[in-house]
Amino acid sequence: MQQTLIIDLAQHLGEEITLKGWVRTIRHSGKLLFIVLRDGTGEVQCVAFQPDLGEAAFDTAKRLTMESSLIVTGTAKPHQKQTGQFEVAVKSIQPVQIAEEYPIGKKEHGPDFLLSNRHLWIRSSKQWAVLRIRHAVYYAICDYLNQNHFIRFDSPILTPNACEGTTTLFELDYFDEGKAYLSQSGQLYLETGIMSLGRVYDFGPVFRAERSKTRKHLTEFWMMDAEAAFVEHAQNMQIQEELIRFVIRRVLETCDAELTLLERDKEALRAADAPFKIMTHRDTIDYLRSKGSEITHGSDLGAADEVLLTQDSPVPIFIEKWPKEIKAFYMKRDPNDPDLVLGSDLIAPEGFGEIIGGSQREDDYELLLSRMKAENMPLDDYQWFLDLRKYGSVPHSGFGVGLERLVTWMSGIHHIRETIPFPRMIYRIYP
RNA sequence: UCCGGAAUAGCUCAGCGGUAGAGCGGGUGGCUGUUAACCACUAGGCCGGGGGUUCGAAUCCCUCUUCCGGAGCCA
Repeated sequence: MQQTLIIDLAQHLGEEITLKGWVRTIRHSGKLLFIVLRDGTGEVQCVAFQPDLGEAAFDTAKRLTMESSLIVTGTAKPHQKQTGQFEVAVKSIQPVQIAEEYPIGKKEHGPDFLLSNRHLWIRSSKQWAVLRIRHAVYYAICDYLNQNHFIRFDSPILTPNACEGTTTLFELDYFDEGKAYLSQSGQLYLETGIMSLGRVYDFGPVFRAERSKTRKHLTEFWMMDAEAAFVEHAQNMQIQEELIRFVIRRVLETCDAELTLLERDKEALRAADAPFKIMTHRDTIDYLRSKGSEITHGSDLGAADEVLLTQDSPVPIFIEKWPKEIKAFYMKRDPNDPDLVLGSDLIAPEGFGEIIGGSQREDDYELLLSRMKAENMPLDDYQWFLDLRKYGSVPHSGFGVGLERLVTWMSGIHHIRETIPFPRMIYRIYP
């Protein structure tokens, strides 16, 4: 018999259907058996009554264990006790495989145990919900960009050079060519793409060998880099705001059940779909100092500063116009102040921290060259990048969105490690 | 890398110098509406490794290992 998906159950009320999935929980009370079945699209309670199945089949069904796989045939009907929900009156149960004693129980577990069992942990309902939100966020980003004429332009993962500094690169041997590195960002390559395609983006894993050990860091994470020709600093932030607000609306529309399951404050998300704040770096420092922070002018924000900055703001905040010393070489100098660059960071509300870094890029050959010389960069390795400023250079801007940071915020979960199927962290690479 | 904390049953933990414990999970039985079901019985331990102190160490001390939390760096 054809499989019905649990998510489609409402369309099959009163019909005999076949569900295929796994046992989430099983309880029995005399001649009644309750199996909560999950199939990837959702969960539903299946109720088996001994006289309906026969004694032998009922006894077989009672031996199903947590996470056993099975095929259930029965009638879909409204839940007898919970309005708005469905259940299935079971006619027959066919075990596919009886699971061994499942290591992940119904009670709480520690993070080490769960991460070591990540291959099983992903079946848990909260992990299921987060991974579905990740999927929604991923496609929302792509949809927004596609609708706005950005062309997907995949940048290489194996690269001969560093995008930003060489201290945090994963290094490997590349045949007779010497060292190669895992990409930290496809941005420099994207800048080549806009000269052909106008607006481009890439979306894939990037790698940072930072010895960071916080709830906001992974060594392998997914980043979407976008780059657009003839877009300047202010418009760059406008595109970012539209993108993020598009993602918020998509998540609220398509992931209501997932957000409920995660106990996410939906009102907080809804409130973030409003015009974002823009503050200069200088004003941000002044504001933070007025709130008691020890931060000094010319320095980057710490984690506590990000929380302090956004705790009273329902919307994300752009911090723009940074001191050039603490930002990357490729950012365009502010025409009104040579000590500043036209870069912006977008800080999510509720203390979720930085989710986007972006800037207008330096399009003048001589200015870019002088910045690269000042940072002692190997000019030969970057000749192709400098070439872009010689053959039809144009003002252009771009930004990078950290997918997992954005999913962490949307889901309202505590730690970024739960937003990617298999997190890679400084002390963990299994499974 | 730095600063804290932890390691005891499959899991989550209690025990903090004197016989190794609970809940969940597993097994067996009971129950016709359960929702982390309930009730009864039951199996399950190198108390992270190594060294000390002590009549006696899961417990105190040293050391190693592993993990967790935080900081810095960043998305």
